[in-house]
Amino acid sequence: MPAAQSPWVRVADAPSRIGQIIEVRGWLTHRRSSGKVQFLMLRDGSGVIQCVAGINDLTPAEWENCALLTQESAVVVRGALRADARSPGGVELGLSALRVVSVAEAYPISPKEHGVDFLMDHRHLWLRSARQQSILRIRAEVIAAFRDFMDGEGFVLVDAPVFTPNACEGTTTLFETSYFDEKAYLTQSGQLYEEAAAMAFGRVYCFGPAFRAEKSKTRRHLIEFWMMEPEWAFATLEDVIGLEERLLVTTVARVLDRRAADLSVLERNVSKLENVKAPFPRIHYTEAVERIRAAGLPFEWGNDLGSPDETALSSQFDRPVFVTNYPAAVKAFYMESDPSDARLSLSCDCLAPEGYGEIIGGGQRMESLERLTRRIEEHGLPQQAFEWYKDLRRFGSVPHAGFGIGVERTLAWIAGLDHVRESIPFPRMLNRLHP
RNA sequence: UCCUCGGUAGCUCAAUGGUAGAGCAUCCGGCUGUUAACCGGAGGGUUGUAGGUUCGAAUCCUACCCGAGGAGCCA
Repeated sequence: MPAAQSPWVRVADAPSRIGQIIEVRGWLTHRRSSGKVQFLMLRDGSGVIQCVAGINDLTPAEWENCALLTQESAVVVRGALRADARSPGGVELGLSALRVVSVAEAYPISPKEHGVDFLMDHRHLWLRSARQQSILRIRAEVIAAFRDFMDGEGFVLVDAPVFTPNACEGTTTLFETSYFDEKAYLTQSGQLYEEAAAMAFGRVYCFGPAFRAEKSKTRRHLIEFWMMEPEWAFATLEDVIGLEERLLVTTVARVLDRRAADLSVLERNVSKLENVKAPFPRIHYTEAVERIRAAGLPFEWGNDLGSPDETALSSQFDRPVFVTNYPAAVKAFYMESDPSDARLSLSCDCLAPEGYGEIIGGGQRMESLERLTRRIEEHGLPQQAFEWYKDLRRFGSVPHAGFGIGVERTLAWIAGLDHVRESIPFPRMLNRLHP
């Protein structure tokens, strides 16, 4: 088998190797034969290349093996790389050697259509399909863009714990687990810990999973999802909205620049993404209520925005929109009061366009120990559990603000996905824990 | 938790009260430039589960299980 001299080349790098004898290692996506000619479509994770073998190009044993290759069988091949207009991709490998690494059993995922349930049960194999790989490459790009952006703004990565002793917000259902002799919960947000870290470093962010034991069953919900949560000391609501805007503009531009081929695989309408430029519209809650009513939906001032409300609002704009100053009653206890209207809070959500809904939630945090203590009481939360958090107000309290951005929802929007289940390698959803 | 829709071969589906089928996948055979190749052949079924109605049920009824979409809640 392949002489040691042939360099192992990734399919993505093949166009620069035309005329050379190379080695490719990969899996068979598809095979066609015409009796004395075999066409092998080989996938190596970087791309797909057509390999051609005539009956006289290989040894009799290799030729026999060729016919045994099933979909997803693994092979190492060697051949001359040449340009050929008849080949998908424009280049093909004329085989001179073929080694079978393993022959796959009947592969369950065929090139034909499949249902959601079947694909989800075979998520471990579904990842091999071109579409899923494009999505996950864009995910990696989005995450890299998030981190590079925050690092560039002087924020330090300070990760929050996954085990927590109590609810961060006290609203949503938590996953309970045992922590030796105590109960512990899986985190639903790292935010309170980030506030502590912000008082140490000034500007921090965490990046990690969050868990919500809610019976949510929609295209926007995962039980386990990833979130980035910056927290910024001495910053106001205005400051943090500006940060969010720069983050989204930078991230979308980077994906457009570096992952154009993957967006193309997904048939994403990139002109929609090219609209994502500053400034984004900023809509005060009260104006949002008026716009929702004008759109024909019943809405009472003081309520939180429901999913249909968000869709009606965001569809009025061609880029993400900020909704600010929500009623304090619909936001978490730590949200700072709006000095111009005590009923409101210094909060802000960012709604993605095209009906994707909320991707960011954030705001300015409660600065005064007295008001924070009162809020904890009003929300029926135990003061004792928050003593450490209240220490942040006892020892050098400053105005500060932050937000959380959901990776999967942001990715679903950028990649134009129908459902967040495709935006994470192994989605954890209601009643779906396997594989 | 609630509302709506669905469950037939490994997969995608057809059969609407009267003999359970097709395409793909798999296996066998043919073909020297295929493009989800094509041509011929073969195997493959407790119609989600349990009851009921009927001469007869994939089909109608009841309950349950599982899945999908949505609401609420949220990123």
